[in-house]
Amino acid sequence: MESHMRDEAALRAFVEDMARLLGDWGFPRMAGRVVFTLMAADERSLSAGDLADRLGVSAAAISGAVRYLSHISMVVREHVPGDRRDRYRLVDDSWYEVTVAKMTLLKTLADAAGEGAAAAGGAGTTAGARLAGMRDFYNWVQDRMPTLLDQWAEEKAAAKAESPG
Amino acid sequence: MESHMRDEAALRAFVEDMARLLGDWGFPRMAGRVVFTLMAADERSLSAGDLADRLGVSAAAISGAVRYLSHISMVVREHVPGDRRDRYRLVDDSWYEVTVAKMTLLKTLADAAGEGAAAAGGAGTTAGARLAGMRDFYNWVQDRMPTLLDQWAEEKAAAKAESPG
DNA sequence: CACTTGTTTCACACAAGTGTGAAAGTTCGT
DNA sequence: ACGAACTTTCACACTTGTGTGAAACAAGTG
Repeated sequence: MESHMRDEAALRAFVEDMARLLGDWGFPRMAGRVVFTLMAADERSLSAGDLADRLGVSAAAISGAVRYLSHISMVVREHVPGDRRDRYRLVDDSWYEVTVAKMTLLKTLADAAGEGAAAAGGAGTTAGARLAGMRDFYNWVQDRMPTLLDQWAEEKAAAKAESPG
Repeated sequence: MESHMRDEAALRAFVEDMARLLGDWGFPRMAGRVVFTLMAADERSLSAGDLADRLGVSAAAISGAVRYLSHISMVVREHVPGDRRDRYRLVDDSWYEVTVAKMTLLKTLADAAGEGAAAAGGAGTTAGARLAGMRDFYNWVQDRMPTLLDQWAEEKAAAKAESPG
């Protein structure tokens, strides 16, 4: 079968879509492009030049993006001795980690709502009760997250055992 | 006890915090301020003038914010006959609705990942397999969301029955 | 019908984020 | 040490979002 055929144009569109989507979440656009270019690459790692070529952007843009991505540990920089080119590799499941990290926003939200509830005069007031409800909801969801993610890991493991290969 | 005492300064800080937090999610800042001012208000509804006063912003800013919020059905405009002032009321649990709506982003993410997987040549390739894994994860989480929210409704109902008022 | 109060629209200023080209800096090969 | 390949830094232009003041508009009141 032809399952190894890459549709480069479609992949570029995919990268751009994802970068925009992540961008809406406050993630730097160019960093998003780099992440998904790496993700869409069959190679284990790419050089800055590769990235610039595939994306059609300046070397400067890549430089900024990988600096950011290294900082937040989404890519690792692999310096190959005897080669002037640094290579960049995606940390395994980094998109998963980022997703989980974003979930901590719920805790922040819950805490802020709690502050508001207290400032509004506690649950005895209309506003206080409303804000306490909000706090409770976000805390509750936040608490369930670890369980949810564990379930995913389990199901994935089960599926793998069922059809191993 | 003093549970009906409002700390106006703290509430202003709360409103500003929330507006910023929502802002990071791509939600217009001023609209966020209006939502949380309404949420932090003991009154059922506020006029545009009230909102402008409490927030210390121009009437124009309020006008734009409520137009947006009405559009996405987060506030309702109540026109009281015999009064020039329109009143704005928060739709019940609108923050909850917004949260749920945001979850649909997961579906979008999953779909895009699926596109990418196909374009990369399917699960037989390194990139294809990686992207398919991403697609599966977001689809899975998306699928569990309704269940999760049902659980919240149940627990809330149970808690209410246990200590009713 | 004029007056007053309240709301909306519009042009503008201001700030933040984004990507570029060019210059400077770094690292390897000879 | 020199030159070539590669990367980083920096000043700039461009775009987008945000809020303001002023003027236009709308609706009730005397």
